[in-house]
Amino acid sequence: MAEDRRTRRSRRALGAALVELVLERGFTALTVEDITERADVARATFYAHFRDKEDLFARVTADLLDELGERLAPAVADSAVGFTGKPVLEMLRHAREERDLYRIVLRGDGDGKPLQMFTDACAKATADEFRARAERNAVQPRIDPDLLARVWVGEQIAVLRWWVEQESPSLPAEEVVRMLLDLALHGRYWASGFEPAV
Amino acid sequence: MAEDRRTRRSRRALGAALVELVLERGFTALTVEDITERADVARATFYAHFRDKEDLFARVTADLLDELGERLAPAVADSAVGFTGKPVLEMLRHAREERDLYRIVLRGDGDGKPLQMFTDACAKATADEFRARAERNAVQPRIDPDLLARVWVGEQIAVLRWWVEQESPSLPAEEVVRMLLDLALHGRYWASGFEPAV
DNA sequence: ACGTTACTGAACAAGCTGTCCGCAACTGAT
DNA sequence: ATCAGTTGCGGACAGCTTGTTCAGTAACGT
Repeated sequence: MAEDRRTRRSRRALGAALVELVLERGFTALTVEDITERADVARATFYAHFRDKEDLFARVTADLLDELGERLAPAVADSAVGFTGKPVLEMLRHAREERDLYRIVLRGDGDGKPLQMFTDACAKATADEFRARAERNAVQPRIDPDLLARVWVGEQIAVLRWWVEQESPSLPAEEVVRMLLDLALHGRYWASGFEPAV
Repeated sequence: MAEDRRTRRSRRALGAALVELVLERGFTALTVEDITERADVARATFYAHFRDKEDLFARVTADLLDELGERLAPAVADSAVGFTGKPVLEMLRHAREERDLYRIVLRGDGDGKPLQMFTDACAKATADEFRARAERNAVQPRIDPDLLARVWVGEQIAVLRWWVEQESPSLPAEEVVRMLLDLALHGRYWASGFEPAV
């Protein structure tokens, strides 16, 4: 007895309506009735599935993270050796497909809680990977893995946000990855075009 | 005829109450009455000064940014030559003094709008500075200054957030700056403890 | 001391929330 | 095709929050 078709329909419609409306008006400005109206669903039905709009947003975000996690797994395995940029590239592709949802999450709608879910998930996964590699290669990281992960993830998310907010023909994902890799490899001086003069 | 003392008192009290309460319960959960009650001010008075709680939050944030801008100006002038880390250090000090406010802004409360104000202000200032230096030194940046600024600011803000959320005796500001500078200088491979193996 | 300005406390309509209900429509399994 | 069980519907409910108004009072700056 798989999930009832009506249940799926309602949930999907409500999630999609939320994303559309948050993009248009922002999370705070939304009413539960706005959402149900757009989704073409009765208001009582909303409460049969979700506690409130925060709950809905949280679940939509959690689903997105699950999907991202599944897509990232093989890429991470592939690049276990060094920084190949494969996971980042995969994330950018995912973001392109789910652009609207990425936008509203990265904008920090919903008091930043979905964004926090996103950031924390990425930071945790990254830190774990850093630690695993350090152990595997028997090297001592020069900077605390957790801090390093935060930095790396903060950087990626900043770029990701910039990228999904760009209008139309933005930089191709491959190009963005190349830039991030250059930064990771050479540091900021290289990027800015002149050598250290401290 | 400077600003009326009563006006200043009310505004300050409301701002302080907002920060306290957002830290305790989160922005969405707050009522205007909660704020006025904590500030010991009549509800009608609130509306005499601010349109709604978003407005209050925005002004508090704008004031913070003004203050930060003033404190950063000399540090930026000092480090016009290379990456000295002085501006970052000054920002960390500011964050230590206004820790609660920094926390709630960086958490993305208020649908991330205050955070966006913060990020955009930093990114703009940074990008301008990058461009000015590139021109002064007559070099061609290898990466678009706007993108580079986003990356740099995204990184700083991620660290800043991590720092202000730390419990009690966290890393001293000087230490954090050193790490950030190392990253900016050497790139991520150096930090992770092994050399490129791509 | 005085004219001006801000704060107060109360009241208001309007809107939103979350929950309930009986009834209708749909679903999956037999 | 049938049927028991589930889900959706629409309306109604009290309770709360919002934003505005207003007359009276207190504090302000000069």
